[in-house]
Amino acid sequence: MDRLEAIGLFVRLVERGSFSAVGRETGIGQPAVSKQIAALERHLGAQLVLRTSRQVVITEAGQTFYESAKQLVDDFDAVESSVGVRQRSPRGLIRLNTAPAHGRLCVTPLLGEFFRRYPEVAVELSVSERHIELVGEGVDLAIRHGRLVDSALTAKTLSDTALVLAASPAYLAARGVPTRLAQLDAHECIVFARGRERRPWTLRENGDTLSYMPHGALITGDAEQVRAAVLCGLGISQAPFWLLADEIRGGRVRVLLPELEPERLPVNLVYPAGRRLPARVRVFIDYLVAAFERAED
Amino acid sequence: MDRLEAIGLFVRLVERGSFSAVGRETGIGQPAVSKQIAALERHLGAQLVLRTSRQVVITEAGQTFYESAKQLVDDFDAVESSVGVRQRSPRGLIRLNTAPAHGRLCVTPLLGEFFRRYPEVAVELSVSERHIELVGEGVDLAIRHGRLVDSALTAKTLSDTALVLAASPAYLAARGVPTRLAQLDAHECIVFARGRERRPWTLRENGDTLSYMPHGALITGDAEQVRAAVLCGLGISQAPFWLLADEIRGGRVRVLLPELEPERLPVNLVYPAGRRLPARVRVFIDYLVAAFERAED
DNA sequence: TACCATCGATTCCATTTGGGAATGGATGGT
DNA sequence: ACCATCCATTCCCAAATGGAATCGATGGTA
Repeated sequence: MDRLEAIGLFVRLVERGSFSAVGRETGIGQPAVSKQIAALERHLGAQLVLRTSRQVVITEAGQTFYESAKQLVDDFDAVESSVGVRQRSPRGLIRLNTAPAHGRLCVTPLLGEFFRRYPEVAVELSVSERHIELVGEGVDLAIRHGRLVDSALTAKTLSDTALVLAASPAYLAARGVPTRLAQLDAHECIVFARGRERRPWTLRENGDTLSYMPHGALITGDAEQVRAAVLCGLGISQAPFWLLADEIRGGRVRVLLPELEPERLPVNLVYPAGRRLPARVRVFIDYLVAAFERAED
Repeated sequence: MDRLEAIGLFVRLVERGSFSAVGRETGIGQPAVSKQIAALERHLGAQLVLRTSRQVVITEAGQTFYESAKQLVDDFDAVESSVGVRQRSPRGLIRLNTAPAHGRLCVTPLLGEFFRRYPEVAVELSVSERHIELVGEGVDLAIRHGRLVDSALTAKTLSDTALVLAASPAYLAARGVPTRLAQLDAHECIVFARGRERRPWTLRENGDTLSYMPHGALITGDAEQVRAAVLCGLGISQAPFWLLADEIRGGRVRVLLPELEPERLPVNLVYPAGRRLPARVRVFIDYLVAAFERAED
């Protein structure tokens, strides 16, 4: 038995929770996974997972083993990449998590060049509006917006976007262009909010913070909807610059009150702290940081 | 190819410097080693060793790879030992280095009980009078006497032996029992010395250090010879207590000037610092420390 | 309730892989 | 010049591996 291969499969099994899924993903088939895991359990002399026909449950021993095994597989990868052809051309799968709109607009467009540069690396881009737990989900990297809370993660700043007030020319033609924050009362606001709580829009003027609680017919927690709504002329929204960057540059969306200093939303790349990273992840981090720097608005 | 297996073989190859030797030691045969290493090189896309028919030379890439690979194999071992049957009963080979006499008298007698307790562990006891370089020689542990210098090693104190003045009753009967250090001038001293430099014997009396430069017909750098010489009644020697412990207890050797506080020679167990240790090495360290504590003179 | 989809284990088979014996060329020591 | 030993290679057989098909179990659904 190739212990390393088996441990790799076990790590995926824990993260996916299904023999079949792992078999499909890896392309080696479910029976092979089944046998490898069984062999690994025999080798270790411990039950790692409990199987029922519907779900796979990780045992305590399995959990213990997983924690170190995950790190081990990465270490292994790093060591193998430290020498020979791997040194210049890492390989393997990077699992990245982003917010849907940001992924589509800011990340996906960068991947082509990355793939060209590192032909043996693949990226699995999972998308979720909410922050997910990196460790345990088997995600290598995530792009997170706003202040960071999770201290078990290392963060690199990708950008620090302005939250601009924006609306389409058509809307502004119909309803007029506001010149002071207070005038927004007479306008339709597109409100980005998840759940109950809404936060006011804030901007700065000579060091003073101006605050405005938006009201409007459309309330959504999905950035894509905000974008679409602004483009359709449904109203004014405070949105991160990148969400409408193309349209603003092309004149299809106008920024309001440009003389006010907008609030800023940091965008960070985060990954588990204190581990040795696989070479592919390292180069991807470097690439992303450089690409965002270049694209800096 | 089982990459882990191949890397393990490579590590041994670096440490032994011979395909045949590795093949013999592991019991898998030289052709198998040859093939595994070749496969590993193909896998990494790098030449790890240069073969001539007489010697194996590690390439730079091989050296780089070795450094991390060694650690990786140990990590792997540690992780596998963290779960299941391995948890209680580690396995594998421990490579230990000691001084010849100390090994024979103080270490080997302890191994029986250890082997009984951990039936799947083997110990390869290499012996050298001089300190060897642990890393690179592929030695897990060494027992070292005297002050420590190497800061890249972790040390655990095994004991702190008295350097006693000793002679056989027969010798003393013939030449008389010295009652003061200065009287040694009238005696035969057995001198332990390596190379040119000789160090004086020192003892303490009420906080004062008494120093005496020994002279005698026999000068040797081999503790076993010192021991034999004392037993044969060739003279007086200052020797670590353990070297003559049995004989002193049995009355076959007498300690001289017992009212003086003898110099002390620390005995330490050292191993590479900062690495994760394989389970078998961990339990062996614990066992040795406990055993020496119990046997404390 | 019956049916269906999906799960993981198992079996069987074709293929691949890996180790062992023998061999060959190269090289250093005697 | 001969011998011993080194490593690579070849050939062969045994063991391991992956893939297709199948089976029993289980949850969802009509």
